[in-house]
Amino acid sequence: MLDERKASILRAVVEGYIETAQPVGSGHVANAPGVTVSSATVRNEMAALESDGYLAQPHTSAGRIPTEKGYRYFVDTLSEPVLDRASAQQIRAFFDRTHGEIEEMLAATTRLLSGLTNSAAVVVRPGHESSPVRTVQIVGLAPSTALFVAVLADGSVEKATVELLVEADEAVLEAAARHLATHLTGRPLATLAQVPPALETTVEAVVARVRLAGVSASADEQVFVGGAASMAASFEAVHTIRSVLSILEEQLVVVSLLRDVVDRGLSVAIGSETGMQPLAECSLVVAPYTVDGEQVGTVGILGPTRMNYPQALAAVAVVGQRLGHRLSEG
Amino acid sequence: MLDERKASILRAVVEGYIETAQPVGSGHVANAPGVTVSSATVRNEMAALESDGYLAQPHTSAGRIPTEKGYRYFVDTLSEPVLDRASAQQIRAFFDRTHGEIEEMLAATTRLLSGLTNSAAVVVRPGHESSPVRTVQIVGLAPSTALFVAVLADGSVEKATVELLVEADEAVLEAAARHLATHLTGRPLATLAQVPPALETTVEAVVARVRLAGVSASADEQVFVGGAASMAASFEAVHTIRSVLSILEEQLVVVSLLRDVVDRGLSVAIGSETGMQPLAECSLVVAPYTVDGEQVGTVGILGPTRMNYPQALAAVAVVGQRLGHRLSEG
DNA sequence: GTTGGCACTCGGTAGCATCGAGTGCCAACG
DNA sequence: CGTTGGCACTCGATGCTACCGAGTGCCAAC
Repeated sequence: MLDERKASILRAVVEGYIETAQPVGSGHVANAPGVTVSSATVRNEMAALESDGYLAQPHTSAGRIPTEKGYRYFVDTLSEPVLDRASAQQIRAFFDRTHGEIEEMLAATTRLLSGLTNSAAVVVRPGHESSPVRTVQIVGLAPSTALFVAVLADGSVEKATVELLVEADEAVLEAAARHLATHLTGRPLATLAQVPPALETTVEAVVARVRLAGVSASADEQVFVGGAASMAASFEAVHTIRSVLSILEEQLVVVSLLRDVVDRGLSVAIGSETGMQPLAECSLVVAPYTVDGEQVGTVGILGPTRMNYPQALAAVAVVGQRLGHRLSEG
Repeated sequence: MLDERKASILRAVVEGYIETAQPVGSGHVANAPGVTVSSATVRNEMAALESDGYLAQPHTSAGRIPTEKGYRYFVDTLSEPVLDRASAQQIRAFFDRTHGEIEEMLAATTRLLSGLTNSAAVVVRPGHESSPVRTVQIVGLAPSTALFVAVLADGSVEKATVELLVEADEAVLEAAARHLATHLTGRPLATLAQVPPALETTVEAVVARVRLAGVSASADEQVFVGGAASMAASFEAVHTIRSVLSILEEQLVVVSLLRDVVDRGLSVAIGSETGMQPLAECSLVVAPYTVDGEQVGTVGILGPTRMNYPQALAAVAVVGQRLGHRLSEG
């Protein structure tokens, strides 16, 4: 696409801009390692890169800054990013140290990633509809309220409060639980929607309500967000921070955003590639993680377009991989 | 403390500053409703208020802004704040509409409060140690891993992953569960720590591990935070936003912050009254909520010191009250 | 094709005058 | 004697000008 010299000049501009947040002039580029020509030549090449859409000039007589196309080229031609020692060590220590509930662990993972990249970090955990049911319970809470509890094979516990509409004693609840257990155990939780009616009418009344309440509960992904504060530090405009924050607050938006990027087979979405106007000044770096060979979730970070891509790509990839391993073992 | 005239002048300054975010001059105060004297008199009084520590001057020849002491006086002498119609209606609609799991409801409550006050909102739900146990279950996940699940009377489900150290078959797990059930059912979950050893050694091995893993799980409060974006909109300095965000991200800090304020019997903590240096420019408005007459949690908002206190106080109080009612019924 | 040289551009900064909101003080007034 | 109008003063904000310098495009020479 670009000849070697243009490429290294572009690379120098991107790296310079990432480091200083200032437009990069021909002088700096000429001094950069990997560029051996004079500043005049650099100027010619930069003019060409600008008319090709890789660079932009905030105003005449200023240096150049990368466009989205420029960042894209930079990212695409990046040599396989490798993690620095300190970060690798930090990740290793984290996964050695962290135990306990998966929710707590995923939340902690966002803090880890955010610390490594100075960006907001996101971990998406998929819904549990397809995980097989291990046990089913119905516990009465009030005369006409019960709690449906299902323990799934992946170790998650799904619960749904059920308004029974009628009063039901323990015996009825137990019968309903037994009925559900026979049709659910070993099958995915989503099967709940197809559990056949129970024979006895009082029991069926309970089962029907559980069927209704339980289905919606398990479907949605769970999103963990961390490091909004470090994200805020990367932007100077308050309105940018504000709009990024409001996006991060909407779980549904975050989920579909990440899914969208992953589905397109990308690991980086730059500015408008995210498909969200408020993220025009942001980039998203994502990696799916797999448990037992199956892709089950996504980790990612959200930072400014002028983020440190090599570091971010490496960190996200390694954390995603380690997270998958960790979840596979237990 | 202050004579009537000083009080209304102080009030006018606080209200003016809250509205405009600009230092308030004697001219504006003289025109304010409730002030009938000339601007010269206002100037004299304002000088007195300043030397008494209620007002401050950013620089000579600028208007006055309230000090923390000024805000404090303003809040303390506020007539019982009453909610405007629109907000009251919004709250009513919210509680009529909202159903489902308590976690989802508390999260939605933060969004409600944040919308009403343009601040970040926080809801703290206490730990469940003291809630009686309804059922106990131990589910094997892997040869030497099990999941301890307890359903509590308040409808919450506590779970803890247990590394067994030894392999245990279903029969042993079931025996352990039965042992735990006999000593736990009807008693607070915290009793888990005092469950006596089981007789059979293989069973006791499991019980011991559960005892260990289960205790830590139930102790901690759960914190829901919402509306960080609206909070960000209230500040101009990025570093303020950043430090507030990093506080909101630390659950432990938020919990102890709110508890501290509630314990001091306050419903408003202004600036340094929060006891946290990074919150110097923030105020905290809190209200406990009660379920069945027992104080079980806290709702609150975190905004700039120049927030709309009457509105905030009213909104937090009403939401806390309605939330308590709502949780009491079912 | 590359490079040094050069005129040019234009944002940023400093200096300076001006403006005006606001103050403190004082003398006059009821 | 408290209140008020008047007045000189302060000082941040605004606007203007000059200037500096980083950076550019272009061109002639190598």
